[in-house]
Amino acid sequence: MSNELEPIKVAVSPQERFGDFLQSRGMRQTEQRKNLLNLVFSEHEHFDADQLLERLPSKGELGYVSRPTVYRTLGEFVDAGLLRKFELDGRSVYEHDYGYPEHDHFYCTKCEQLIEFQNAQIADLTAELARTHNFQVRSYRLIIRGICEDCRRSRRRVRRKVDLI
Amino acid sequence: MSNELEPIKVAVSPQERFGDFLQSRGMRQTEQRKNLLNLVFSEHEHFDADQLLERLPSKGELGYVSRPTVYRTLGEFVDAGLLRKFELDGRSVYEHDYGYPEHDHFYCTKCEQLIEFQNAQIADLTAELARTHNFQVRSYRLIIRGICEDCRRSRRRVRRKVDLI
DNA sequence: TTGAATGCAAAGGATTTGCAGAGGC
DNA sequence: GCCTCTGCAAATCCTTTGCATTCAA
Repeated sequence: MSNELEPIKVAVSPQERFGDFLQSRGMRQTEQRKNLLNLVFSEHEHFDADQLLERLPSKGELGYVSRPTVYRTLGEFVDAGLLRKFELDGRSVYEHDYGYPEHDHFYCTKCEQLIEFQNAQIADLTAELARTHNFQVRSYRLIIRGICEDCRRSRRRVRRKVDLI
Repeated sequence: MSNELEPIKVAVSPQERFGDFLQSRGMRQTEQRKNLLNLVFSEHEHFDADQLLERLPSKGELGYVSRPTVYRTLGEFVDAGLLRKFELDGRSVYEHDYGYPEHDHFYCTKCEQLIEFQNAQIADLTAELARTHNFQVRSYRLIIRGICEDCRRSRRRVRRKVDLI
């Protein structure tokens, strides 16, 4: 996918930040955690637990991480503020949070792609609404569902062909 | 919950509308469908399949509807445009769509209540964003997570008590 | 009468958990 | 060495499905 936004410049790497997180909680720096963190931050992409597992070495191979550990560790990344989690069509989807600007998504129900966009008004509006309703915001999530530009185009092409018969 | 918005006046009842839907698809008007529709529209509330099942008579009793039928029928209500479905904490939540105005939600992660609010700017902004990105919108969903007014208050009270010790 | 709908039991998919052994610190 | 972490297997939760029976039209 080529809809990456401009990353935020951060002084501390995700690795370092996660190290601090582990230390502060008396947790250990294991091979599995290192492997997963590197993999997750090697590429900017939305993914679910299965997709991450597919990118990992298979059982028996060097660098393998089991499914339960993947789930456990993703939760830790969220707690550490590195990833953000949300739900889409019944499964959990993760995305970069640390070092990445606030943004929202279009979700194309045809190609099932998430398309990121930035718009300051949404955050402003959310903050204003929260103030009005005395609600203390932790986070918000706007997802716009429909058909993306590419899919609209290809659908139109198909129709034309049919029309010509 | 007492955060109901003003219903939209509709000429046709949900029952009638669903009847038309069934007819147009060659589907049948069964006791189960009638029971569920009446139950669902007897009260304005967000609910999941389990909560609906709890409000139904138990097995053996008059008016009982089995779990698979509840799931199947909720899907039909969504297809008929009577309900809207979304995901929250990994389960499917339903709300009135027919006869109810467009709105968004605060979700209090403490009391797990959904609080509705109306704001025209969100729809406008969504439409504008879609236009800019050549995206064809089918629906959108904004959920603002955090702590609601009541929970903030009670939390404060608890703190005060503790402070007095 | 006849095809659609239901209930049952069972399957399915995603995620979590208990626990014994492995391994950071 | 102690205590956390991992992988395994199994459990759990929510939802869907196959199929024989029931029932609306």
